Amino acid sequence: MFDQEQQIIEAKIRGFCAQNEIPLAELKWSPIPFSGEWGISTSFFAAAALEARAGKKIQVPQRAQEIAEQIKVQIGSVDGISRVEAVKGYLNLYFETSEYARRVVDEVLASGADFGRGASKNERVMVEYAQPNTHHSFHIGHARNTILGEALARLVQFAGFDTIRASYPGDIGLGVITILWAYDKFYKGQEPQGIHERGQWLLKIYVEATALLEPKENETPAEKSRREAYDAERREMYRKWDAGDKYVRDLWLKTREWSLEELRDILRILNVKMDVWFFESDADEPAKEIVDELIARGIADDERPQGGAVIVKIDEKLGLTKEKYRTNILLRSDGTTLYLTKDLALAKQKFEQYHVDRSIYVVDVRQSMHLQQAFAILKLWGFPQADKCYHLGYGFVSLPEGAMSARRGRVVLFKDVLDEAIRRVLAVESEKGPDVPEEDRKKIAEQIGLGALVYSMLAVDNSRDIVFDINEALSFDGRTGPYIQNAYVRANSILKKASAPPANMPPATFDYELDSHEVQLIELISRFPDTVQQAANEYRPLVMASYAYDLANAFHSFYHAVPVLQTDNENVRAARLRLVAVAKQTIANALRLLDIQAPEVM
RNA sequence: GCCCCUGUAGCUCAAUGGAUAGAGCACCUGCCUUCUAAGCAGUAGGUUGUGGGUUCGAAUCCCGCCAGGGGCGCCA
Repeated sequence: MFDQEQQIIEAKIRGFCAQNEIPLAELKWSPIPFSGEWGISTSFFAAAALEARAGKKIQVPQRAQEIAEQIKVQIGSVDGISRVEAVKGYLNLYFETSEYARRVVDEVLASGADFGRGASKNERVMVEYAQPNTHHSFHIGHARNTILGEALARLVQFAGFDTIRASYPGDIGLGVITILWAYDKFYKGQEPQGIHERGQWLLKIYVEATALLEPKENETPAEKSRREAYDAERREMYRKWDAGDKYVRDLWLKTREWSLEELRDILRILNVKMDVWFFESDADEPAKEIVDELIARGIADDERPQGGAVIVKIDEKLGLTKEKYRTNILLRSDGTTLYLTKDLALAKQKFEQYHVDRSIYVVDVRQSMHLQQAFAILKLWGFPQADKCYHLGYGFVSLPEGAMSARRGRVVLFKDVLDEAIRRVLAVESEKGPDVPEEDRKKIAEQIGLGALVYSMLAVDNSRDIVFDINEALSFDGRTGPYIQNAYVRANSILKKASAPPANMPPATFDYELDSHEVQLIELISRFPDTVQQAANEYRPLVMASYAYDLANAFHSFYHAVPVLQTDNENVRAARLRLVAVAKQTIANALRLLDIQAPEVM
């Protein structure tokens, strides 16, 4: 926002350094800490250190301070800059407060929902996420994946990337067949009512089937032979699926659709609009096709003549002497494909059909090795996009009693947590939100409950594991989603009372003595565009989650300490109303990027 | 055996080379006849696992060690 002033000053600094033969490194600007005023700061330690290394006998900190002081004199006065100071090796430039506040507020009011949006980067990115296996219910671990992926997609899109959202559900595999087998054998023709009930029922069948198919300790010969008979039936079913048997395929499609209906409903609740669906079952044929090409190119080695598989010795092909990517298999000795094969075929499709420049995989960190192998093979294959494939790994979500396990039925379902969240919000809403109209309660309870859950998932860095504690995830106090939503609601409340919609907000000047809370609030608002870029560049929704809390915190403090409607001075009142409108807008934009809704009242 | 991640306040987590390591929870103290108390203000809490190194400057980068988690040819 002060780019012009910054450029003028940079030019002066460069000129001075060139004249005096001071080796200047790159100028890095940052906000001035602890000042309670706005400004930017740069330091001269790097320049002084370069001089020291060149043989000058100097103390680096003292020399940095000396340079800063000289430059301070050189700069003199610049329009829009109220004062310049040199302290501890830093050069601090303070902006004129009224001018700065006016620029920030005017820009946000003019941009509205687009405040913070980055210029188009002319680069297409695909984010792959929200991909549970079908025939299972959606649990809280899937929720972490989906929320992380959606927040990331929103961030990169708002930052200026052309963005495609893709889901790649695992709709086939032994687990899926196990459910088909048990359904067909014990529950044929049954179908519970309700999208989520039906999905959860399939999960129950899976638990039962696993118990029947897993070897038990001390099992009797009769139990053993029954189990083996069941297992043979299951394998036969898998063979029939593979052969395209109509009965098995129809059964599979019907039950798969049950799962997909449930998944689509959850995506609807989470406000996720997927652009592309890739199904694992569809990747099988293309996967087989790429194997011959990889052999022909000398990337893969065919050991089938020796009774082996088709493999890629990744380290050897890359010319690495130390083991890093190791070796992986593309085709089993029986000729069937693997996860890696399908992922390679899918990547090819992303590059060639969707013209993706960057490809982000939001996948459990335990698959890190697998994806590194896939990216390495894509590079060997000659795809330049391989360098811009990125695995956004995240730690897994476990329960206080241990890891979640679908096959043992030990999972916490997303839908159950959401229902509980709504119950809890409704319970406190009558007490804390008496202004909430009766007919809106359910809707607002969902927004707040979901806000709490979503924020708890985004407020932890993705490299960390989460032990899911429902009381923590649904907490409404402190550093939480509802805390941020509440700041939005309070801002909205002031504006409603003032009956001053942003569109016809009267102009005002910030030429009065600003309260420190106003200074802090404007400071944070002005940082929003940079925060968008940082979060998108680092692929880290956490950056935005932290920012949103800080912004809400600044607003709550402002709200408490600074009167808006009760101010006598007309100009001050008008200026503060504009500031409230701008804070509301920025909180809304931040929440939107986090996939958290902003209720008007709560 | 090799590779990856994690270790920061009692607990859960921020801060990725800069000025004084920050929040929340829990604990304690104040603040609702005043724009919504799902809030605000304050007290207290730290040899950043450990030992070296690089640097003017290290929680952050490098090396060793300790502790916990995850992964490593026909699962996904």
